[in-house]
Amino acid sequence: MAKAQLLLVEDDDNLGEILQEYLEAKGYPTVLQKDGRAGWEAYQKKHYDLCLLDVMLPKMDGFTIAEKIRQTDKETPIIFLTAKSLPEDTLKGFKAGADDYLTKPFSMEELLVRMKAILRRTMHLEAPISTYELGKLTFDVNKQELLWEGNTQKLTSKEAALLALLSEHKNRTLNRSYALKKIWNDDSYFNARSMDVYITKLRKYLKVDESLQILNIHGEGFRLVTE
Amino acid sequence: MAKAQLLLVEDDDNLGEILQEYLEAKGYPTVLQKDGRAGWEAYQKKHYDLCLLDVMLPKMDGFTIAEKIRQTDKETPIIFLTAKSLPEDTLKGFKAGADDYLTKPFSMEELLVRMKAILRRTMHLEAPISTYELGKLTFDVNKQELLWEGNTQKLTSKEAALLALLSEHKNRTLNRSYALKKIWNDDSYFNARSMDVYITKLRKYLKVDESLQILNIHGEGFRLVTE
DNA sequence: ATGATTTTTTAAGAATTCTCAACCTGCTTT
DNA sequence: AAAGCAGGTTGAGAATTCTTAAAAAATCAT
Repeated sequence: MAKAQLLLVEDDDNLGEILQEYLEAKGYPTVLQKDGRAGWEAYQKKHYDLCLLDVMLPKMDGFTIAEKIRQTDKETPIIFLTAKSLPEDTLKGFKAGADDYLTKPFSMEELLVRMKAILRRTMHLEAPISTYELGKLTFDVNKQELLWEGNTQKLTSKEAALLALLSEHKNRTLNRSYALKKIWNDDSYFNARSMDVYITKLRKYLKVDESLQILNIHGEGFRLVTE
Repeated sequence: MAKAQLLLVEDDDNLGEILQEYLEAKGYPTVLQKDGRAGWEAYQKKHYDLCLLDVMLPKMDGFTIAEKIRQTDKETPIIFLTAKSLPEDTLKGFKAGADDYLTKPFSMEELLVRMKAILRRTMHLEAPISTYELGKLTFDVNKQELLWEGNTQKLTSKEAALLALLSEHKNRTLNRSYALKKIWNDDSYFNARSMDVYITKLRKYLKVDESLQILNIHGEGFRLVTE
């Protein structure tokens, strides 16, 4: 299992670099940004499995970053790192969509332990779901196949990856940018066109079962609707 | 969405009951057990969405309960409540498979907020399937469709989002600013005009059933009135 | 009543999405 | 080496959805 990719936003050079080194040493590739705006831009560029945000940052504070992230992405876990320890702040942080909150000074080990607690669930380290039941179709993620009534339709890897994401978010909205970053590693215009093409292809496959449809949620993403 | 069922194991009568009351008041049905063994037995009897475990308990401590739970169940989130604040203990707790850790005394609100942070991920995964009965119309929020007498009218995402909000507040007033912030993320003049346009569109759809109307409450918002 | 404000409606403009088809690229077969 | 193939990307016009504009109607406050 590939280790989680981390985004660390911390303006204190010293702490930032020590943390980055430590986390990399523990096997987590870590991107370090030193102000809020840079952090937000980095988040938009590619997929991260966990964001570590300092609260007090130049240009844009950590709460604001978290709020912006949560507008489109309810998934990616966020941990705040902060010098403040006032309870109102803790609450504000959680309301902004944080998953945990560490007060400086904290031990590296404690950070790691908390990260693991969160990643355990989000990364699905346990048995990853390998088949989805979609109406009368069965989607075997590993074999990249759709099965129904004795028929088989092989999918290409991109088709399968996209359908897997859609299935994982079945009856909820799969955010466009999230999917692009996760499958294409990069949210860009052409990748978005490419994704549209794959949506069309998947819609054709799913026509076998009338009850299935992939809805577009304008400006947001797609939703695989089952009965 | 149905609220999470909680298991609370706490031997301090006073705290335990206050907590239970508070959590129930917040809409979480909570089972309270006063010693470790009783807690473990309660856990085995039925499904809980979240366990709150005191660490120091008669008969069986909280860590032990967590370990026993985790032997078969890696999913159900566990939060420890404890008077101890020693870091080794924190670590031991997390290693036993906890998802979070609160040190007494903690504010109720803080507990709630942390619970939500955890439940948001574990619970929201279920399909938020919902349909509303509006007169002779059925509104399928997920599929963004209006159904009546065998007919279907597909809605666009904005139409559906707005009608969903109206339906949720059926026969009550949907505050304009609230709706704007919820759907358009921002209460501004142009968004308000946009919303008006959608109200017009929805009124046209609802004409199918004479008994339905969207009233404007001047200066406040709109109200979807059914019989 | 009168003027100011808010709401309603239609229409045009902007942006996003859909779909088909052409085009790469790397691999396999002839 | 050439041809064929499969997976994936790019391009572009059509269709759909959303926003902006603007004029008319309704409501409110004085």
